[in-house]
Amino acid sequence: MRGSESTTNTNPKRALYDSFAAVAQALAHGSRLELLEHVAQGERSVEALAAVAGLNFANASQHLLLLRRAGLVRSRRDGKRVLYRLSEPAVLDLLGAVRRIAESNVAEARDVIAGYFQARDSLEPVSRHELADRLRRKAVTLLDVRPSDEFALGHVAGAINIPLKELLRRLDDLPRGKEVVAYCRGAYCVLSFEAVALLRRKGFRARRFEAGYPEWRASGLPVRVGSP
Amino acid sequence: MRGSESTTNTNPKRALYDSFAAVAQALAHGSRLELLEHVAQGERSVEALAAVAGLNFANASQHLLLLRRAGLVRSRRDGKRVLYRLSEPAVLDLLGAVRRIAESNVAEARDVIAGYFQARDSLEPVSRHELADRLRRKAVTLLDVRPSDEFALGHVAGAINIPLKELLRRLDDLPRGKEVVAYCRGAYCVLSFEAVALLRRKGFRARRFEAGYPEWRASGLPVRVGSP
DNA sequence: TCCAAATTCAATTGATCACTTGAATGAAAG
DNA sequence: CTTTCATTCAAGTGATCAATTGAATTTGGA
Repeated sequence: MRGSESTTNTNPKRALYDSFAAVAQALAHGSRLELLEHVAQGERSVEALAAVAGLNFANASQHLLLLRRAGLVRSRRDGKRVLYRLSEPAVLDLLGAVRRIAESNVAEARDVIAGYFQARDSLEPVSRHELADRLRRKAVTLLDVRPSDEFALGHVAGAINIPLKELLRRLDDLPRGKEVVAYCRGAYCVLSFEAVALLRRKGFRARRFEAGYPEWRASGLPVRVGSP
Repeated sequence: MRGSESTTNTNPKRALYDSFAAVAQALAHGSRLELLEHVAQGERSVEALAAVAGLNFANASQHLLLLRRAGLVRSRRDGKRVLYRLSEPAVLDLLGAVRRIAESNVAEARDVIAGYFQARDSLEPVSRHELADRLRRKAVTLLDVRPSDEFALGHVAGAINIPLKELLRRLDDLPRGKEVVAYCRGAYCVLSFEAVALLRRKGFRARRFEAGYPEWRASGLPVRVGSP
């Protein structure tokens, strides 16, 4: 009788635990975690989120409603559309905490990281602090490899946008001298891993940023909105 | 087909999300969160954990196995018994992140906090930093109101142990001059709330510590093991 | 007012989870 | 070596969740 006690139980400790469990339950599905990562990039409609997460429309709507009931996202109506956004930046801390536990303790996660991600980038990623410092000194080319619409929703101040799909034919847009730091949606967003692997094959010095645009923004570091 | 894609899907992003979701799934039950809080006090047997969490034996064992598979706890055999402990202190960060999201975004959690916990202690709790500082200056009486066996498993250095059940008849053990800071298992452990309410009724100046023994220990602050 | 688009709701089916019971391990003690 | 005790495993039932489908709702425009 899962959770059925919670509504009738007057034990405050148990009631509180059940409400914490409801938050965890909302995170307990891969599709919702993927939707959350996309919601974290900026406010977008159900239709847009369904498309980027590879879900059908009604299914995405259901998942988003669950996330909203758990307090992880909020929505507002804008004309015909309903736009979803993160309820607060602390949601990124929660996602990061889940990620760190899985990285160090879940065999499946370690296998995927070793088998896919480390194969593309075995170097230490660039930390928030180091990136901010090198950006100030203009000692790095910062490359945002997300699609242009996501870049326009918000990006790290000083970044140039070359979506991964265009990277191979736009290599001339990158200065050859400086090291390139690539970032995208988060710590394990595949775009930046693929970008770094491609750039290295083409003779660039390239590394990844340890996190993504949402974490940068949540740290209070400078961002820009709009196309370049 | 919940999660069934994960095993056959070669998409690394989805596989990673599914493994993160498995961690969240392990947190998605009030009983497991309660077990985790008790495991965080120190290493204990399945039987002992079942008793303190108010679960029957087999049920507690099942929940603990789930927590272990998700990498949140580890177990070791000690003679006839199997002892469970947290896999790493970062699990406390994860629990804290869940708690903070629920506190600020889940209506049910806010209701319980306002209706039960704030009724017993409307004052700001004492922060880690402030408590460490005042302990060094001996400017506070630190009171551990957990049962004696938990105190013996580990406690904040300098604390005296009066279990909540004995507090009313052992008030004379507390010096009258200094402010009393009470703590127990964590941020919303009912013991310290009840203790503070009782002490105030009896004329003491009393506040709660913002967290509990596990968080204090995880912060690297001084602890002691054994009975006083 | 009526229609079209975006989203949510309602209902269905199959899968997974929670709790219980009884049997099966695995280590320790006689 | 058998017994005992702590724990885990296996299986069954009822509840909850995931994905899909079609209907209902809300808003903006014709």
